[in-house]
This record gives sequence, C-alpha cells and structure tokens, in this order.
Amino acid sequence: MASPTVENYLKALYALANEDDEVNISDLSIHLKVSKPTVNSMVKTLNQQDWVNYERYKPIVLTRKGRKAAALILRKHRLTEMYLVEKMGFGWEEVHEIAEQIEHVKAPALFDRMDKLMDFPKVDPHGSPIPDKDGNIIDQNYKKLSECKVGDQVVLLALTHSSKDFLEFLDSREISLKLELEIKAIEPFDSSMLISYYNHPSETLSQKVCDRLLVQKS
Amino acid sequence: MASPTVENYLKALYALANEDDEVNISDLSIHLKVSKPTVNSMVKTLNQQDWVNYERYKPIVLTRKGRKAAALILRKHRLTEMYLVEKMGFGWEEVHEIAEQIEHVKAPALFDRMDKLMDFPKVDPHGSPIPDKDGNIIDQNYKKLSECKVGDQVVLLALTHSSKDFLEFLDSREISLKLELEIKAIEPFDSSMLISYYNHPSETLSQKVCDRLLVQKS
DNA sequence: ATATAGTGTTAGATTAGTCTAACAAAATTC
DNA sequence: GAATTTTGTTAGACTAATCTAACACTATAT
Ligand SMILES: [Mn+2]
Ligand SMILES: [Mn+2]
Ligand SMILES: [Mn+2]
Ligand SMILES: [Mn+2]
Repeated sequence: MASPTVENYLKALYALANEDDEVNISDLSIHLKVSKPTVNSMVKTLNQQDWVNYERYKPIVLTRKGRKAAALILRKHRLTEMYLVEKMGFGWEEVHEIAEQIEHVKAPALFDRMDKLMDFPKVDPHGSPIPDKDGNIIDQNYKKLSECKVGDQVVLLALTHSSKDFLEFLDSREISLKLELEIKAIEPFDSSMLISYYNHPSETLSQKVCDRLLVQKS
Repeated sequence: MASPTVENYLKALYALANEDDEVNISDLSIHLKVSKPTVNSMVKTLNQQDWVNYERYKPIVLTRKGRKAAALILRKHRLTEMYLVEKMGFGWEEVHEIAEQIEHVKAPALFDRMDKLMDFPKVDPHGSPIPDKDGNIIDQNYKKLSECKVGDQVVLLALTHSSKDFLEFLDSREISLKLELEIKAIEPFDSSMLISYYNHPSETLSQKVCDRLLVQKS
C-alpha cells in the first residue's frame, strides 16, 4: 500500500480538485509545504503507479484508483475526528492534527469499530461528509451564509474551512453546528451581517466569516 | 523527536534488556527483523544522539534518556492496547498490531485522554504494567504458574508472552486475567499441570503454557 | 592451541523523500 | 508582440533506512 507521504499527496490532490478546477504543481507545493521540484518528481512517481495521470506542463488529475484511495483516507481522517469529539471529549479545534496522523494507520478494523460505535455517522465534527467504504461521498449542497438575504432563518450545518483560528473564533461566539441563525441586517459597505441566535440577540459577522459558514433554510 | 524507526529500536532495546542481561547487535537484528549491518549502523547513530552507549564489539546499553524514551513509548503502546480493549471492545489478541502503529502518534493529549477515560489503569490487557508519565515502571513480582506446587490456589494476573497464537489458545480454554486457578496435579514426566478453574474442573496445561502464566497466591 | 561457529564491521549499493540552483516553458501584462 | 511574471523541469546533492558480499574479531569446542 501507499506510504503516508503518498497518502498525503493523494489527499491534497483530492482536496485541491474540489477547490480549483485544475490542480498544478505549484498548488501542491504550497499545500504540502514542499518544494516544486519535490512535487514534480513525486508526481512522476504517482503517475507511474497509476495514482494520477500526468504529462509535463499539464494539470495533475487523479485516476479512479487515486480518487478512491484519497476518499478512503479522508474517510479514516473524518471518522477519527468524529470519534475524538464524540467518544473522547475533544473540541472540534483539537482533532485535525491528531487525525492527520491516525489516518495513516493500517488497521481497517479500527475504523470499522469507530464507525460502529458512533452508529455510522454521516459527517465529521466540521460538517464535512464522511465517504462510505467504497469511497463514495454524498455532496451536500449547502449555501454559504454570505449568500443569504435579510430575514432568512437558517441552520448552520458545515464549514468550508476548519483552521484552528477560525474554530476558536466560532467557539468565542458560541457558534456551533446545528445552530439556528437569523439574518437581521446586511451592512452594504462591507457585506458584514448582523446575526441573531440562541442567547446572542445581535452579533456582527464579517463577510470572510459568513463565506465560511454553510447553512440550509430552516 | 525520534522517528518511528528509532522509537522501535529503543523499544526493542528496552524489551531485550529485560530478558537477557546483555543486548548485542544480533539480538536486535533478530528482534527487529533487519540485517546486522543495518543494526550496526543504526546503533552508531543512536550512540551519537545519546540514546545508547555503544563501543565496537561491546553490548548496547540504553542511556537514561533512551530508557525514559522507551518507557514512554511503551506507555503509549499499553495505554492504547487497554483503550482498544476496554473502550472499543477489541479482543486482547487483536490489539498489539494496532498499538504498534498508534504508539508512534505524536499527540500527548490523545494518550492523556485515554488514560483519564479509563481512570488511570495500571496494566495493559496482558497484565503488563503501564509506565507512568515520567517513564517509571512498577515491577510486579509475580510467580510463574510452572513454579507453583500441587494444591496452590492462585490468581492469573499477567502473561510473559502475548503472541496471537498463545492468546487464542487461552481464549479457547476460557482462560483470562483475574481467573482463579487451583493446581490439582503435576505430571512428573513432562511437568504438565492439571488445573481446575471456573467451569473447567480439569484442564491439562503443558509446561510451555504454565511458563507463560504469571500468578499470585490467592 | 587451533579450528570452527557465531558475532560484528566495512564497503558499496539502493530507495524514498527531500532540498537548492539554474534554466526553460507558459501565461500574463503592458 | 515583447517583456515580465509565474510555473515547471532538470541536474545534482543529501539524509534516513535499508540491503548483500566480504572480511574481521570473539568465543567456544575439540
Ligand atoms: Mn481535518
Ligand atoms: Mn496525514
Ligand atoms: Mn503489545
Ligand atoms: Mn511500533
């Protein structure tokens, strides 16, 4: 099977493909914090091992095999995060770094057991979907809070980014998943939103924050 | 910090030092399943990094730093094994391989949390002591069942070896830790023992088995 | 005390994963 | 379309961890 290094490349390719349409050497280099020559040589190897399709100067594309492998690593990552929060009492801002390591553990039984003990959760602690055992992932088509209108009543279901800083910011405002939000006003100047929710009759959230909150009409 | 490879060398050195009095290159080579030249060159590196003291043709000895590091890895290994059994429902024969990987995870909070959730267990699922956070380990001075006499009533508290085969053998006889055993007879010819315990009025255990069972008078 | 077996060392090679320096190609801007 | 910036590639080097082949040292046995 793939080394942890290869697994991290596959996961990065999978994540970047869902952001940009095309993934290039520079994208990977920045995302993985390794030099471009390093990526270049690794991508040649990944190509030879049929994880990706790659030709010089062209974008890098995961093969079916590569995409499935990436989704299964993501499955292990997200099951682990959910397990750490649900069963071990960690905060949602603490689990990513730990899951980044445990996702490389080769022990299917461990992840199956987590899955079962949590009764087969569909999302991780940040609302991201957990791929199934075949590597299939259900696309949640949520809307960004920033795209909503004044008067909308919505429920927060996921985040587009889950950096520690951002999660700690949300903690400080007592914002968590499943929270019901109402848009009281939108400031035309900077698109910041005046939001009301449980115990917080009036909080201002910048556009940058609202861009990262995924919601559904409630 | 140390790489997983270095950590495995330290753990092997620690384990071997508790079996033999002197640990040499061949011992490590066999235990870690790598060639002797590989061990030779790695031991030079370990010496330079002050994990061990080593001079050509002399036995390898862990430094204080090396011994503590090894004990802390063992702590992570054993906490993990206990967690997998106690909190996740794995059998004692399933957990070693998983713990062998998770022991290398760099996340003190994870192991602290396991420890707390289990209310600070003192031993792993095979009865081996869990080193404390300073790397100190309490020596249990148990006796081998094979050293007991006819008529002794004892309780099984630990195992000297925990191979999957052996654990499955014990499962097949419904032998588990904390079990009360009574020695009914000892066969002079092969030193096998006739043992009686809960629901098993009379089982014969070979000397090889009795050598691996650690007990205390009850 | 010598032969033999066991143990340890050296030399040299390999693979995975990384780097920097230099240059080349492609894309963007003017 | 030419200049500039961005992106990609090559070449060459390095470290960690491993190997085999050959030889050297030590310990054991006859
Ligand atoms: Mn994560
Ligand atoms: Mn990772
Ligand atoms: Mn173990
Ligand atoms: Mn290990």
